[in-house]
Amino acid sequence: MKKKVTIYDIARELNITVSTVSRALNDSRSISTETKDQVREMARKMNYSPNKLAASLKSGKTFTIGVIVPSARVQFFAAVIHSIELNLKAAGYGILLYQTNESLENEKQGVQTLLEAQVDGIFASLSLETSEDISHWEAVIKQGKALVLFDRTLENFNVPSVTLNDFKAGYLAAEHLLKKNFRNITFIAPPQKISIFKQRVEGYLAALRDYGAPVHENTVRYGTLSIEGGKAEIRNMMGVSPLPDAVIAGDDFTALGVIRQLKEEGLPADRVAVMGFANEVFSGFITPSLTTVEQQPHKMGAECARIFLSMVKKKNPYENPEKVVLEPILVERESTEGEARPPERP
Amino acid sequence: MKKKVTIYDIARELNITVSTVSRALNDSRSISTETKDQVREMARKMNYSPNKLAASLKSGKTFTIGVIVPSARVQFFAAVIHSIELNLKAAGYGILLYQTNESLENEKQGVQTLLEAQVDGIFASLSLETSEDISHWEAVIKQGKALVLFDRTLENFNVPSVTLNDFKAGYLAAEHLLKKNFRNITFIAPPQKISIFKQRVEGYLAALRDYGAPVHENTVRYGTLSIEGGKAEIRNMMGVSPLPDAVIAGDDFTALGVIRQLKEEGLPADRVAVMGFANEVFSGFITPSLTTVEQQPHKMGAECARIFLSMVKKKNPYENPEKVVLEPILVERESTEGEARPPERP
DNA sequence: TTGAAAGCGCTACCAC
DNA sequence: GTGGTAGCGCTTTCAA
Repeated sequence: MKKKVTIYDIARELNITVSTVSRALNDSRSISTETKDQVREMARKMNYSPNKLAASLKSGKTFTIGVIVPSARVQFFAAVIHSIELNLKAAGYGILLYQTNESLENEKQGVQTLLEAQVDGIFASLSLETSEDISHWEAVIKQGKALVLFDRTLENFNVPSVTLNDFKAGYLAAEHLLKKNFRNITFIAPPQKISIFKQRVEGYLAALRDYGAPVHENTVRYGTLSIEGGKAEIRNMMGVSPLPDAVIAGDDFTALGVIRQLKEEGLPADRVAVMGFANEVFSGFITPSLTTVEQQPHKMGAECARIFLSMVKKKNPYENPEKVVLEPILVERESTEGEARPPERP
Repeated sequence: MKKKVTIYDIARELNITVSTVSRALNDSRSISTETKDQVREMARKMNYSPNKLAASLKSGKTFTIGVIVPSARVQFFAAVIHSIELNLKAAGYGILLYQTNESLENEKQGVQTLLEAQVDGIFASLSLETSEDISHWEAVIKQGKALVLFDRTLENFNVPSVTLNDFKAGYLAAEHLLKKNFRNITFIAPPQKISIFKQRVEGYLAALRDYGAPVHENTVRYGTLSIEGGKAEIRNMMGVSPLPDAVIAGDDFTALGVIRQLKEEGLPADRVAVMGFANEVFSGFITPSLTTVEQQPHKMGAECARIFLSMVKKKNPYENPEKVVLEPILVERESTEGEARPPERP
């Protein structure tokens, strides 16, 4: 393990100064072509590798951005991360990853860690616990760092963001079922009041109203979003209330749980129409294949990158925060193909 | 956007020197408790946030490690990344992510970028293109950085690594089928000669030999690992050769493609037994559910972290490179439940 | 227990 | 077009 070679070594070897070497390496216009060539050649020969840390310390730019997500192994976030890395790499930026595991405490810790690492900006999707307490996010802005929120944001927090049109997503889902004459439609949402689900529920309720479908207190059920959570909801429903004609689950995993539990309860496959959100990889391959709403993670990552890149150019990046809203896309599959049952007459 | 507060500001405010502040903040034993308290209190009050860049430049340690993977949106890698981040965060390290998209060129670029960022170590899973040319990896070692390879490694490259027992994985898969009296078993592997598939194929062939099953030139077929690749292989087989009793696909996606194409060809679901590798999320939920081999991504990430942490303590980290080999786990499901057809008599 | 001062490797400003 | 040099914010000897 030999000592690292620096621009001083190159300068000494070539009998010029570090300023010249630095400028040559950065392709400054004020350096002659011959000097540049000499320096580059010597750098190659000496196996020089720049220390970006030193450059960053001096220049104040690290060319890394922090990405905060609840979990990198969730398909959707993995896809967004993939897209962010791809798009930002092209612009010379690196990605520092931080997972919150849905905890506000971790989220705060993440912001602090990334800030100390002097990242040029932070892209984040909020934890389920995040709501009132956003002091850590305000700190990011106060430090003059670029902040871009994606997918899970806060309603009254006026920062650049890329989200899905969640109201429309909920509306789209409900409307799809209503058009097929399903009337009793239950929505399974998580108890946490984060923006995206509030809006999906609202969109769903709006559709029910528009189509004159019944809304009662059990129309929206609050449960855990997971396979187990979906199963549990069906078990609960079997006990007390009459089964709905259709179920909209908060995500594809929950929808899968619903389908499986219905099967276990011995009900015919098309007794209850089921749909989810996210268009997970498995959703097209299960039986019945799952109708769902595509959330465009790839586009979301690309838009985050684009917004960030435009922010760094502005003098006042938060002046008119750009808020991109992506359109949800309905993906129709077998799980909602069944016939709606004729409405019950009293 | 106010000027950042540094230890100089704290020192001035408290009428002490930066050395004292630095030591107090780092909880040095040579500082009195009162001074520490004073400094910490003042730091809090002034909203001080340390600049890790400066500390790293001086100390030579960044407490970040680079993670290089083919793609972060592949389930398996996403799960490993998740695990690495979790385990390393606990030890105070951050994760710098780099995707190669299976390109050797990108992989080299990634190593260079991470090295320039002065990461303390690199965890990597090699691209499909990587084989002879490993100069970039040797550079990592020469720089005295910790290198840990996982999942996809090179046979004759003697560095710390965490892999699956791929020979056994292949053997396990074949044996599972052989025990059920399947005899004509085809293996679909990628054309690239990367270690993990070579060894899986060898394990598979060893099992065929051990059980006296036939091995001919079409026993191993080389194709693309993807849903489309799996479909294509089946189409090709339909044309020329008699269909095998069972197919072992290189991964779950390919296995899924095989299953779907068999269905499209109008064959009964249990005409050909199918299995894959990776235990993707969807594999348990498709019809028929897919028999596969679990690769333990979570454990793999944890082991990478553990090895790295032990390496940084050693004076000569590469002396006796630790090579962890994880055991593959057979996950039996419906896709291999069919009856083996009686052997054909000539 | 604290202070003074020398850098870590690079950039950028000011001279010439 | 090139040189000299002062830091960026922190750690870390060496002295006191």
